[in-house]
Amino acid sequence: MQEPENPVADAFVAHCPSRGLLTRIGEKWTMLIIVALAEGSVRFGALHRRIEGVSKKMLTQSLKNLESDGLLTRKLYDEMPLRVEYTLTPKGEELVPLITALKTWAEGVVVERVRSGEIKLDPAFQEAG
Amino acid sequence: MQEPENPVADAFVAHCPSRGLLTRIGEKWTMLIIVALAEGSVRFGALHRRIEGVSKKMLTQSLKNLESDGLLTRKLYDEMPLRVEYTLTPKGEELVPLITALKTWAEGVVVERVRSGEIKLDPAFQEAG
DNA sequence: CGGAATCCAACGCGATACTG
DNA sequence: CAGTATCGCGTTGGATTCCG
Repeated sequence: MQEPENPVADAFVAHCPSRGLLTRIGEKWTMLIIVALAEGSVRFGALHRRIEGVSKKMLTQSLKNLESDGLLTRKLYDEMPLRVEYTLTPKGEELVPLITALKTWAEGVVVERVRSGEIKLDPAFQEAG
Repeated sequence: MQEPENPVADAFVAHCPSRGLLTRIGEKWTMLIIVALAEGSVRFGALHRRIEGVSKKMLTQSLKNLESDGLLTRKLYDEMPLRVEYTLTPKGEELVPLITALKTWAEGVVVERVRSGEIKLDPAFQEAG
């Protein structure tokens, strides 16, 4: 095990703020939100539909957390019906390639395991394949 | 928002196994474990000391999960006192650069924010800086 | 040393209903 | 449409104790 590359911040140390950031990234919906916002602003409802299984409550909460971390911004358009758009900040955009790589890796592992017969195709994917 | 690059696996879909893998990676201690194992086999106790704040229970559980996901192996040496070593599998090693990048990014953000005065140095780091 | 087992508090998180 | 408020359960996860 190596020494920390950085003498000032080290996620191995319990109270280092970087530990908090890493934890935030790991929270249940964070990575999918970041990837969903990778290509630009997205409305709340569109996010809600894209990220299958997330509740409005958790989506709202996750978005707030990411906003307070400075990773995205929220813009309210005062129209009727309401419109709210979420956009990554430059800091948030830095994360896109890193998290996309993880998501792609995870999907790649699944593809491998399906091909090798280790796991079965979910019915939901039968039509798409 | 783009279409899934992969027609067979897509983490945006609730029951896709890749969603599970992504969730596993995000679990509280997983990323730190992977990074801690980046350079080779490590004993249980060494992991426990390196990853500040993790309980033996959670470390054990996380290691089991990662083993059942095929990302690391556990080897028991029948000595006294007991010795157990954990080692990344090739599949687990694929993750090292991806997760290291995230950890380094998080630490970099903290360093920036400390320099800009946005946050303060934790006493624990005063001596190291 | 490297766990397993038990207990229990905290809270993550979904379901539902309501609002501007 | 984009939330907020409340409820409640299930899981997370730390503390403690015991074991080979």
